[in-house]
Amino acid sequence: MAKKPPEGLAAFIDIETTGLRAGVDEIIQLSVALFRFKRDTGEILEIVDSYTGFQEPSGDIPREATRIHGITNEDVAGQRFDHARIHSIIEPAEFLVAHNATFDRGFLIYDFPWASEKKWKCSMRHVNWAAKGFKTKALQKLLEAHGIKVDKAHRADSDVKYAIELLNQDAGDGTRYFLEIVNHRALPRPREQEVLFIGSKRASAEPAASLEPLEQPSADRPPDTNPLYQPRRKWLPYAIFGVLAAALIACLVSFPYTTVLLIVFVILIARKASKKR
DNA sequence: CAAGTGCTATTAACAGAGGT
DNA sequence: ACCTCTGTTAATAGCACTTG
Repeated sequence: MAKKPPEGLAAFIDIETTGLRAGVDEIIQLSVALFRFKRDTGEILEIVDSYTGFQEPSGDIPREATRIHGITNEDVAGQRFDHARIHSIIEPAEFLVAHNATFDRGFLIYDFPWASEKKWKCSMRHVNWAAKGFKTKALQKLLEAHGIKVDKAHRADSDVKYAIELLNQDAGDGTRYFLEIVNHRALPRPREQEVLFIGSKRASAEPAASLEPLEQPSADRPPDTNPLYQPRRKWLPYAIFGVLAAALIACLVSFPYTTVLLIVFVILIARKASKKR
């Protein structure tokens, strides 16, 4: 296998949204920074390019969300993301990093095809903060613990800038925190059915970009990280199912018409309930 | 050889934390 | 508010070993 060059490119990304539900709530601010790093120490050498933009959502920004990030309807009025510009920054990156990356990726998948195609790493999970003596993994708390002064907390541009500064701190052994992220396996790809399901919740959502096949299971990877892993079956669910099946058969034999009517009734109720959601 | 015991690995269920 | 992941704890399975 060809050896990787001593320096690499990665992008840190952060978004602010109207809520927590990907596919339902919308992104209103996006900030991304492409940076160069040293592969042996994780040192971040320079920001190569960056972008920050707002986008007006289809409805009003909930007060709860504004309370968190301070972004108002006036801030985003008439604004749209520059997709071409964002793509030009993301494109050269080997992988994307975000704090709680599954959250950001979950939103981005709907509006940006590259989000499901790129490798994602997480600055919250892919650095063992607990082992380094940090009780909490919250970005603002980590910044505070490292003496990094933040002017605008919970704003995408500010979070990106200071998160990069945090990851570039000495981990105590001559390397930077970012090295742990570089060496960590990327997040598993989102399951196709998962993406389609979430997408169905937002009528305006574009279909998600084409996904590569899911990773194949491998014996040398831990089961909890294997996307196709199936937990071992237990006898109890089978026993319960067996008892219920036996009861159903007994009812069908003893009171066939009543039982069939009951089953039809249950199916109709279940269909009605599922349509309401 | 069968049954009992103890250790280890795996699994399920739950609580808590993190993102806006 | 919602979703996902992680850590903890308890339950379970599988294996090796001991005992009668």
